[in-house]
Amino acid sequence: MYTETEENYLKAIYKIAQKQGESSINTKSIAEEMGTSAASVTDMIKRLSEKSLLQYEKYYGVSLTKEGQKIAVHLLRKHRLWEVFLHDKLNFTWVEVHEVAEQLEHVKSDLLIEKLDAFLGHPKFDPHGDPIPNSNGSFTFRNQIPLSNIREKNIRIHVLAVKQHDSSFLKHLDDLKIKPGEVFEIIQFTDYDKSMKLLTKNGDQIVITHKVADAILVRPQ
Amino acid sequence: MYTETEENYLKAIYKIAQKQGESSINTKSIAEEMGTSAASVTDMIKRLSEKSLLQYEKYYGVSLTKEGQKIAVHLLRKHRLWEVFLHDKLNFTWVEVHEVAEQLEHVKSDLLIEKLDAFLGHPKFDPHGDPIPNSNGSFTFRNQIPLSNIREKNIRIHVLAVKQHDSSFLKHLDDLKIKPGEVFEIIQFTDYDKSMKLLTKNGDQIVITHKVADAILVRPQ
DNA sequence: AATTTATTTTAGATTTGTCTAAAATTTATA
DNA sequence: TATAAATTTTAGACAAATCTAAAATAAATT
Ligand SMILES: [Mn+2]
Ligand SMILES: [Mn+2]
Ligand SMILES: [Mn+2]
Ligand SMILES: [Mn+2]
Repeated sequence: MYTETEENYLKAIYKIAQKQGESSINTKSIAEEMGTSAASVTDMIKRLSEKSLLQYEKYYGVSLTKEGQKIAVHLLRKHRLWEVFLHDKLNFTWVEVHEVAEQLEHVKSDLLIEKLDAFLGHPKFDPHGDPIPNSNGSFTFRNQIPLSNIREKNIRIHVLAVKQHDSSFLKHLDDLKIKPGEVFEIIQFTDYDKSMKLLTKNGDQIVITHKVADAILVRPQ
Repeated sequence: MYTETEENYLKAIYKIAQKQGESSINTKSIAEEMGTSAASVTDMIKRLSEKSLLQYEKYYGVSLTKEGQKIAVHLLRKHRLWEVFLHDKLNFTWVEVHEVAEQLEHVKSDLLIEKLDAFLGHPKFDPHGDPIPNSNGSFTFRNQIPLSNIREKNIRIHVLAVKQHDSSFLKHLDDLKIKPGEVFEIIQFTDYDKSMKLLTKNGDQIVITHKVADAILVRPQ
C-alpha cells in the first residue's frame, strides 16, 4: 500500500491535470497545490516514478500512469462518498464536509467503502455536485454549464454543482440560499456589470455578480 | 495535536494499566503490545514524558498523567463509537469491526465524533459489550461476571460482553451463536472438565468449555 | 554476597518527508 | 542570440519512528 503523503501527491497531480486539461504537470504547480517546496516535490516525484505511478522527464514535468490515475480516482471516490455521509447522515454543512473527508479518504478498507456506498444508496454526486466514480473508476456524465453562460429569461434553472470549494465562496452561496438541487429563474440581466437577478422558488429575489455566476454549474431547460 | 503513533502508545499503556491494575508499566510489556522493540519504546517514552503525557522513572517504568489518560480514553471512545457504526449501520460483523476502527479512531474532529455519537443514538456499549466513555470520559458501570463463575441451573443468563477480542475466539462464539444480547440458561455442569451445557432461546443445546465460559461476561438472574 | 539472567538504555544506522541554499537547466526578453 | 529571469534539481541537514548491537542496570538465583 501507499502512504498518505504519496496518495495526496497523486491526488494533487490528478487535480491539476483535470484543471489544465494537459497531461504534463510541472513541479511548481504541484508544490503550490501541496503547500510544500519544489525541492520536496522533486524528491517525491522520483519515488512515485520508481513505483511506476507516474512518468517523469527531468525538467519537463510528470504525468500519471494508468496505475497512478486509478489510485487518484479511488481516492476521489472515497473522499466524495465520505462527504455524502457527513452531509446526509451526520448533518454537516457542505462547508464543513471537505476538511474531515480529507482525513477519512485515507482509511484503508475496500469492504468499508463498498458498504458505505450501499448504505448511502449508491449516490452519484457529492454535496458540491461533483460526480462520484463507481468502483470501476467511471464517472456519471451530466450536461452542465456555468450559470454565467445563460442568456434566456423565465426558464427554470436547476443548480447542479459549484466550481469552487473554498469556504468563503460556499458561505456566500449559503447566504444567497443557493446550493445543488435548488431551482430558480433569471428575471433580469444587467449588461453593465454582467450581474443577474434571480427569482427563487419561494419568491425571493437575489442579485449575483458575474464572478459568482461563473462558478455555479446549472442545467438549463 | 499528537501523532497517530503517539496516540497508539498512550492507548497501549492505558490498556496494560487496566489489565494489570497497577500503575507502573514496564518497557517490555509496551513493546509487546505495540509489536515493536524495547529500544523504540524507550525513545518514545522520553518524548511522551517531555510532553507531560506520562511520568517516567528510568529503569522503573511509566504511568500516564491525567492528560495522557484523557487522550487514551478519548481514543477508546472514538474506537468504540466507530465499531458501533460499522456494526449497526454498515453491517460489519463483530469480528471485522476492530481492524477498521483502529484506523478511524485517529481521525481528528470533535464535531465528527459528537455528531456520530448522536447519529448512533448515544450508545453505551460497543459490539463486544465494552463500555463507551461519554465526552467527559466517564464509563457506564455494569455488574457483570464471567459465565464460569455461575453455579446455579435454570436461571436466565444474559450475555453482556466478551473478555477476549481475537478473531479466532469471536468466530468460535459465532459458531455457538453466542453474542452480547443473547439469553440462555445452564442445564448441566460437568465437574470433570468444568464444561457446561446451555439451552439457548430457540431450544438448541450447546456445550462450552471452561476456557470459553471464562471469557464470556454475563448478568445472572 | 557474588554471579547469572532479564530488562532497559544508549549508540549508531535507516527510511520518510521535509527544509534552505546553491547549482543546473529551461524559458523569456532585450 | 546573448543575457536575465524563472524553474528545477542537487546537496546537505533535520525530525519522527524505527531497527540491531552493545553497554548499563535491576532482579533473580545460587
Ligand atoms: Mn472535498
Ligand atoms: Mn466535494
Ligand atoms: Mn476494537
Ligand atoms: Mn470493541
